[in-house]
Amino acid sequence: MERYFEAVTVEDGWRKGPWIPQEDKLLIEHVNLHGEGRWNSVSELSGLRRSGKSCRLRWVNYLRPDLKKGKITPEEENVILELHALWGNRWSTIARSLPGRTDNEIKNYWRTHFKKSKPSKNIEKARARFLRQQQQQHQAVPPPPPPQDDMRTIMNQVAQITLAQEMQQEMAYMYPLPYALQQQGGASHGCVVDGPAAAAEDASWGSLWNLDDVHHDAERVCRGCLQVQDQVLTFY
DNA sequence: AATAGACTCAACCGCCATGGG
DNA sequence: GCCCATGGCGGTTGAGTCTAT
Repeated sequence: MERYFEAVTVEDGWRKGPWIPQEDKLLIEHVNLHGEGRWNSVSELSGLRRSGKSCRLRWVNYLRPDLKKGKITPEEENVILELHALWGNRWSTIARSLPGRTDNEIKNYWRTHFKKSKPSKNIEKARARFLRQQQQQHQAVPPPPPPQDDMRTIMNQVAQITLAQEMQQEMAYMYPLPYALQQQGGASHGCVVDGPAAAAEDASWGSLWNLDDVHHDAERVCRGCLQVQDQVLTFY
């Protein structure tokens, strides 16, 4: 407990570092009284010696009553993977699709579990291209809000196909020999890498790549690709 | 039991967008 | 139109905890 009081007070008078329970209490009381927002007035009204930014962050990431505590579930992980494939590092947007989870939490989770190696430039480019195409085709439609579930699924699957094609090229470049063997060995279906059906476990590029898995899943994945292409054609 | 490395997560920083004067 | 205050967001850091050796 002593350690808590080591939180530094910087020159301009704001406390920094870990929050102590009394500070949390003050902030909660303030929000209950005045509501969220106007964070810079928290210090005047509550006597809390924290900056508005610090107060907002503490509330949003830790004190909000509707926060969901505990580990990210596999279902939530799937959503994170899907939405990250679609939107990239727009954590707050992703967080809106996961009630009770914060952007910080999702960001940390992603970093811990999937960021061991960065997605390649090619993959980023593929996603950007996909988004551009979507915008061109639906100019009247505003840029991707958190979409309806079915629309989201389809758009994500389109993205997965695009990514899969891009990743296929990249794999051929990075691992020419195993890739060629794999092509000969059974993935003669015309599509190789992960697809929508495998989005959850495979969209975590880089570190989670496993050539054995690629080979093993090829058939399942290709079926998925065909199904999705049908869906997309129907949709458009 | 000790230790090093990996992992987790709260918190801070800097940048950007927005709105009001 | 410009400036400033404020809020929001994404990136990063660092201390604490866990796990493997």
